[in-house]
Amino acid sequence: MEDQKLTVRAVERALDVLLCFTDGRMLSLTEIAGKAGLHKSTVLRLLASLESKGFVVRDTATDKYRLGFRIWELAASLSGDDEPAVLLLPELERLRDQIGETVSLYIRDGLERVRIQAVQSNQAIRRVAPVGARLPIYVGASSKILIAFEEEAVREQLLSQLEWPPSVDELLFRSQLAEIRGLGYATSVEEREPGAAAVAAPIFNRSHKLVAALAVSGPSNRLTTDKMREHADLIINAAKRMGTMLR
Amino acid sequence: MEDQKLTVRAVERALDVLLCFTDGRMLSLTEIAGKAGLHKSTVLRLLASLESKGFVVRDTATDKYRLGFRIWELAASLSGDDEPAVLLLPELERLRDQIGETVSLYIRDGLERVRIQAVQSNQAIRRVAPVGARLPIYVGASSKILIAFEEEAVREQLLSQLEWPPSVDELLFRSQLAEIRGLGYATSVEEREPGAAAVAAPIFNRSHKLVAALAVSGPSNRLTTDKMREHADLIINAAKRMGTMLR
DNA sequence: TAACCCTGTTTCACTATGTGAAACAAGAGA
DNA sequence: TCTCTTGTTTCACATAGTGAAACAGGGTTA
Repeated sequence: MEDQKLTVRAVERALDVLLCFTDGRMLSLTEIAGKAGLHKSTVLRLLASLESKGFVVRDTATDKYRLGFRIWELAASLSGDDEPAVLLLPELERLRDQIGETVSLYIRDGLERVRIQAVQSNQAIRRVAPVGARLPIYVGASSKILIAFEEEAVREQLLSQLEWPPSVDELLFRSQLAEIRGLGYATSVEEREPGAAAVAAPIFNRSHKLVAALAVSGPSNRLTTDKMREHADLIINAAKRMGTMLR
Repeated sequence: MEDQKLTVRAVERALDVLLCFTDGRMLSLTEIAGKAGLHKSTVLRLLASLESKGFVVRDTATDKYRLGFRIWELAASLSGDDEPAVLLLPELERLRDQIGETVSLYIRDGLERVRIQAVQSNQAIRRVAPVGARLPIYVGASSKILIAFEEEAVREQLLSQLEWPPSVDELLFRSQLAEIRGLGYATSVEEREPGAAAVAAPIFNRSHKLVAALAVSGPSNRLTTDKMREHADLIINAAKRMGTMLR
């Protein structure tokens, strides 16, 4: 009564039911009801509807449910050949809203990285990240990601091509890369821009090929080392999810 | 009031909305409302629900909708390593109901083919196809499919291994195979069993590898050459769809 | 500028629609 | 046999979803 309903409860419940299947297991009616926190009757009707449209099939032998072929039909028609830049925009916005800092997307172009997309934090003090900017590849969180998670052959070639500035020690850098591969994310504090810090994670496409780095950046006093570590999982997962959208 | 509702209207409508996106295009609210035959208001609420769960994203620039990442999440967890035999069962049943004849699934095992799944027609006179039956590979519609669409190297090896019975002319057989590759389906009339006819099409998995043959078989007076030609497209498409379910 | 389209969005009264408790049926163990 | 489970059906209730209509805003057109 207070606020208008702009959403349909039954539909959201049905989608929740669908999402119960994300682990790939087959589920019985009561399992689903438990997982989704809904009544058996309700779930039964929702499943009947899902089944009638082929989103779910029930194994006639065990009476358990499984995702149906319709999912493939839809997945097949997912616009996967779009540029990541536009395709991932909604995801970037979501992450920005969750963390409240500027979020950028980088791809590697030779020995440079290019910011192909960015959504700005809306805090007063924020990292301003112009799209299209080209930056060197040997410094910054996303740079390290774009090298660390590249296939070994490419990585070695890149490292051999880099002209190491006096400030960078190659061995130290290599050990950093190994550490980053272990952690799954990279951070940088005032590496390139004074007062700026960043966390980045790799985005792999569905063929498990590194395609981009997802970075969250902000002022280093707000984006402290602790905060970055805290956000790391969120960012890694967002990057994973984005990867599933790219072919 | 007559018969009980065992299904949820709002959910089915929402799924219909999702299915509007099968062609991969982006759609505006009114386009969707038109396609689905629903009210704008209704579609708006359904879309809001779909969007809140990530099944659909709206492009902030154009206000058009597109399928969301959740579809991939689900597709990724689709049980693709299941045996085709159980996975495709619902599809086989659907095809059986469409055509009204017995539908079988064959895989090749060396120089034999094995019927790994079948759903029987429910007509009085029908082809009875026991699951597990092993049949020779040089005769019958599915046999020809299982040879014709195999990769060339394998195909040649098979042809060289076959001991040609006097009734079969190798050159004629080879030209038949070429014709079948062109048509995309194969037929057989009383080749193996007197009074029986069959149409078959190849099932390729998502890696475009031949995995099985889908066959519709029945009495040759009901499943005439004309009828088989008429059903060919249906069968070919069913086989394609089944293929998308297999990895 | 104003008049007209189109969009997408909000409001609102109505009742059809979806809901969950409870009763039921049918196996599977013990 | 009895007792837990399943999945399924029934049913009374009011909530939750509906669609007509009005609204807001952005483009075109004249």
